[in-house]
Amino acid sequence: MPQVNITVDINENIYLRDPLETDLGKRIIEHAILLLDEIGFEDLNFKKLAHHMKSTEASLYRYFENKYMLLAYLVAWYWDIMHFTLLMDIRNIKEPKKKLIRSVETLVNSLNESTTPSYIDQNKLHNIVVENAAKVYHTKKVDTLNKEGFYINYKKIVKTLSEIIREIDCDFKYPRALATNIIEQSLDSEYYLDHLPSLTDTQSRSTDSKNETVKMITYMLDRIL
Amino acid sequence: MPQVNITVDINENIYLRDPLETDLGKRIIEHAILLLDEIGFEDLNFKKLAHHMKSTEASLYRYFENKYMLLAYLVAWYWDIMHFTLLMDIRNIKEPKKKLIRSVETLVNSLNESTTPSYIDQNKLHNIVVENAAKVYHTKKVDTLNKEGFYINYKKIVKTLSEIIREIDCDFKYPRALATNIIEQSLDSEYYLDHLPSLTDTQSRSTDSKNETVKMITYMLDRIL
DNA sequence: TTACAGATAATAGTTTTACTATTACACGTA
DNA sequence: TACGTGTAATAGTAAAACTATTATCTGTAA
Repeated sequence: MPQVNITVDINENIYLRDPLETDLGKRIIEHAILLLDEIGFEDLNFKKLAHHMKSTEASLYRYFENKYMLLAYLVAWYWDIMHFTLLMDIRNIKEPKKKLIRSVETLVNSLNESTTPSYIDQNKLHNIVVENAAKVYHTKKVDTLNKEGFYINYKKIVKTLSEIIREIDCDFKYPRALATNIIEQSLDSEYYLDHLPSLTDTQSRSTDSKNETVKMITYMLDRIL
Repeated sequence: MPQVNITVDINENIYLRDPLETDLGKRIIEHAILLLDEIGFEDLNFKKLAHHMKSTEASLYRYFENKYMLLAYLVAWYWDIMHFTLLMDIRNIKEPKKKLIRSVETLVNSLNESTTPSYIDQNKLHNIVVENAAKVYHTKKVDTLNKEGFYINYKKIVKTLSEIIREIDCDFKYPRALATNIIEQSLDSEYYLDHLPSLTDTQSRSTDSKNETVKMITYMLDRIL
């Protein structure tokens, strides 16, 4: 099977050198996902990552300014692929309401294998985004980073979702806020269920929790729209 | 006017030494709020904070294990006082729906002067919580911290809000998730408006944005409940 | 009033993490 | 095979995180 280079559209301000252009770069992404999932962002540093992938600290600094930029890259990547997946999943659906429900399902069920290259563990990437996305958006540097286009991928998927909402109800006053809220809930509800269950209502982890989350969000949406 | 010692109910696992029991401790809280608001959590360290309050690094380490614990303390403090304020604000309201609307107003409008001691800048504390609360809840150590009771204050206010929701509709299936969602929106919507306006719908910062946020949340709640 | 105990804070470090200047290597081209 | 270009590794420095020890302060009892 031929190696297909996937195209991801990520702002070049995020990295120093494009990691997808070299083997070392791809290995950085691969191992960053493995190690971040394992030890978390706070405990990650470039020394550990270098050791994990049998490279050196200095090499990592050639690709990313620091670990925040590396995280920003992974999150941007996630939203880029999620946006693509979502567009694929709804492309043949005509009815706006069905489009929205399908979008929620896609968001909650995360990425599927076919859209990510083989060196990416998409479930781990999903967990990393759930655990750390807020750290990319909540920083004193938010305005600078925003100007440099760091958040474009997230904004795009919010825009797509808000347009579906407007298709359902063109007079609805808060399409963007609702879209943002849906996306955040799709990330958070599973995390809360696993770690802070008293912040949610779904009882046990044993039943299909992803499906429960979809039901909850669509229930709320049914009433709002 | 006599100095009234406010009572805050914060889990003693968060700190090494109770900062409210000494003058130095209170000064740590005071200056932590000032400096965190100014430079943000990522750029904060105990050396800078010590210099800011004309103390030493070592003294800070006697009160808090590290800057994460200091942040956790401030966030717990915020929710403790917010919970108290909320209970005060709704104590004479009989009708459940009015109770909920008033709760949203309280959450969005943040704390009022009378509930915080003089050395606390409550607006800055509010900004700190908006900017950094997610960092306290999203960490690999979440399960350990949860077991030690770090999140009790947040859980309490979610519980109170969810009970109000059940008063309105005792059959509603997702009172806790909705309560959590309301609280998160009350924090986020202003932040997005200021920094990532394309994630919201309220247009300009010039009009009363807090009021706009209340209107949006109550509009959604009206449809859901 | 002073000698001592107990509590608190400051000094002066060490260890770990973050970051960078420089050197070494690999590969394609003349 | 000599040389330019791109890439990675070595070997550091700078800064942040953390701690062992000493100093000071306060209250109490001889």
